[in-house]
Amino acid sequence: MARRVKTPPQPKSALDARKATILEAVVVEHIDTAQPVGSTSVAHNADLAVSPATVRTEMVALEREGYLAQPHTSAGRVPTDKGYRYFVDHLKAGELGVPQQQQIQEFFSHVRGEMEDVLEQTSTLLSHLTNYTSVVVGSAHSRASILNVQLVNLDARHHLLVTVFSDGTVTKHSVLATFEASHVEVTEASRQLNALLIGTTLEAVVQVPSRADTIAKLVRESVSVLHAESPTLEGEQVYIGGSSRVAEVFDGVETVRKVLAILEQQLLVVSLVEDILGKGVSVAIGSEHGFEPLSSCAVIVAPVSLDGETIGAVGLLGPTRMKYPEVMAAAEAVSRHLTRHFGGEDERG
Amino acid sequence: MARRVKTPPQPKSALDARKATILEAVVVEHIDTAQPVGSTSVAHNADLAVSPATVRTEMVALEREGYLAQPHTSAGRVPTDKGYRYFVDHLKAGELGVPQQQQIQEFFSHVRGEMEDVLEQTSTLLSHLTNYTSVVVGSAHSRASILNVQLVNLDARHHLLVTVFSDGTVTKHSVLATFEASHVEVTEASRQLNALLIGTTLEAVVQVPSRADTIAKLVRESVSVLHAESPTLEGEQVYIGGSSRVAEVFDGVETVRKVLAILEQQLLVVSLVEDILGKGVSVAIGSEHGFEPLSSCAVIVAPVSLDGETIGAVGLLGPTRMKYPEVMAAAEAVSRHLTRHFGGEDERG
DNA sequence: GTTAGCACTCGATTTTACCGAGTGCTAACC
DNA sequence: GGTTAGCACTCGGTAAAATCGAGTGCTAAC
Repeated sequence: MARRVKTPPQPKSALDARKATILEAVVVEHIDTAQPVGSTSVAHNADLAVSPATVRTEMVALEREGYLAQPHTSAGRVPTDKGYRYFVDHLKAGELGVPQQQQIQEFFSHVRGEMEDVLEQTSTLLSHLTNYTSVVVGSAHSRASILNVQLVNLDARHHLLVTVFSDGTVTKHSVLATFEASHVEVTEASRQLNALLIGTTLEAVVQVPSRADTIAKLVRESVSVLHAESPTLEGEQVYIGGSSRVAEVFDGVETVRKVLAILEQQLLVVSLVEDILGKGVSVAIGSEHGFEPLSSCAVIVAPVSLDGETIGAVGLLGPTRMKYPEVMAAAEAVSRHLTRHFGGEDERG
Repeated sequence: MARRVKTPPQPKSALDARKATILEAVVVEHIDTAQPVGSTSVAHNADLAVSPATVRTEMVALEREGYLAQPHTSAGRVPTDKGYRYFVDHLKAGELGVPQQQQIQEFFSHVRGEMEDVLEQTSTLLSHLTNYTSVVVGSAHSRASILNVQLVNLDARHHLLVTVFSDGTVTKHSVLATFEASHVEVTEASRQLNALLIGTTLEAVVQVPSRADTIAKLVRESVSVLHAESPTLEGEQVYIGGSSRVAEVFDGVETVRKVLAILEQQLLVVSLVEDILGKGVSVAIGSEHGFEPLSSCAVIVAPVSLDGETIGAVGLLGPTRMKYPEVMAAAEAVSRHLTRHFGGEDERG
């Protein structure tokens, strides 16, 4: 008794081989069946040469250490977030099914077109591959330099500022002037804007002429509009694939609602993915990410990079009892293909 | 007995005043409570001076004529699609709550920016106003003429064709050439494209020079890329607001899943909305639209127009027992505001 | 340290009973 | 003839009771 009053400060995530095997068995079976796992089935399935009684003893230990939990007395065990974490951390690289591999191959040998379209289709691919909801994020282009600027007049006062960036993105902004401008003036302003902006980045927008003529005013107005975008996270694109999966994968209307509500808020999704990415991990389980409403979710992310810089990410969202090995493999494979795709194919050289 | 063997071919939707009142009472109460409605509550709520027994007699008639249905013997009545249809058709113009009116006012007096952004925000507004899932569709711009074309080279072989249309939309297309082109050549091609295309529409893209030099080839390539878009429905934009509402408004995981699955397919959503709009109606109830998976849904749409032409639509999707009066009023009000907004504000004059 | 044995727990499932809202019918009523 | 009170009947929903059994924790023997 006395020796149990204080939990001895044991080294974290140091489980002896047998405990690890048992934990893994519980996780695997629970992922498969969604049911609490009992000692008997663990003793049989895992190739431990021990009896259920022994397994039970170990299980109480695992429960005390926080890897397992009991829904109620006299039920089997269920992995905790910590349990899943251990499982994921000690996962030997998951292998992808052959049909999935083919699907990915097939997909990437056929996609063409704008980055936006590719990312969107990728999100569909991912959700088909895994049967979970996917999230694909394309990063903001604040680093990209400006290749071309065009000021087009819709009518005397309404103009459209179209900017082309070196990463192939295009933005447009309305420029509403308080004064009228002729076609010729707009064209000239456009020319000056190009001279002024080509080669610079959004972050370093230069100083503009302070003259008071129509053209200079147009130029100033345009630059300030461009400037206004910079601070926000605009340019981040988010593509959600298979949101209907949410309804099949989670149980409880309320959970479904909460998750959908989160997915609706693109800014939240972006910051979630970036948070996880920032921590350098590829999986966030349950409460590991700070998002309370997603506490019953696991999120798997993998970065997409170009020239060594992260330009986006792919992610998958499911219940904490998701099929980690396959899904992580899928995310990894797709992110790798995407990286290669953008690195060598039709968006820049 | 004998006289009931053949249902007498009575004129459609000709209900005497009392039947109409009863039907309306059933619909109203069922929308409110989601429960089958009994004869007693109808007799009391509706200001009929008749007894429940009489109401019952009328109800069997209404059931025989297809306006009501009984979930099972000895339960109250529930409206059928036909019942809702009658209700909606004979609805005196619904009135919008004051707070909602203010919200709409507030919204439209503050929105600024690109049409895309406005439409997206509108979808959020609509779903907040009504507590249902909203759909906002912006039409393709095949009619709009080209204001400006810009061919920008990303590198020797990859170019980006950016097109600005008179309705303020901007499209971009990758142009991947099989040959290399210098900066100067691209600029010249850009100039020629402008000369060629400004003022035309996508539908009527002109004939191009057949010379074999680099510039001509670039021009041809660009025009063909533009041409390729025309047939598809590209340019249609769809914004879905409040998809999480689906989980609260429908019961049954399977229904929720189906509805979400539909909403994922933007093309489907567009054609659904256009179908309904095409029929000239504003509400499609249950099986009235051809979409089997949405047979438990009602869709309310209202067109958004500019210069007398329909340029988009707003829609709301809920269960057949949705709050038609309020929601129809909301859709109508928002579509009216949107029409006004685009007609007079900052997108063209 | 391991294991067989065993009493015990407690959610899930089934059974039964019951309630009552609501119906359809009929006979009286205006 | 339409309307209504009266009444027997239906049947889903809810609650209470009974049962089942997977799984546990503990103990004593190995």
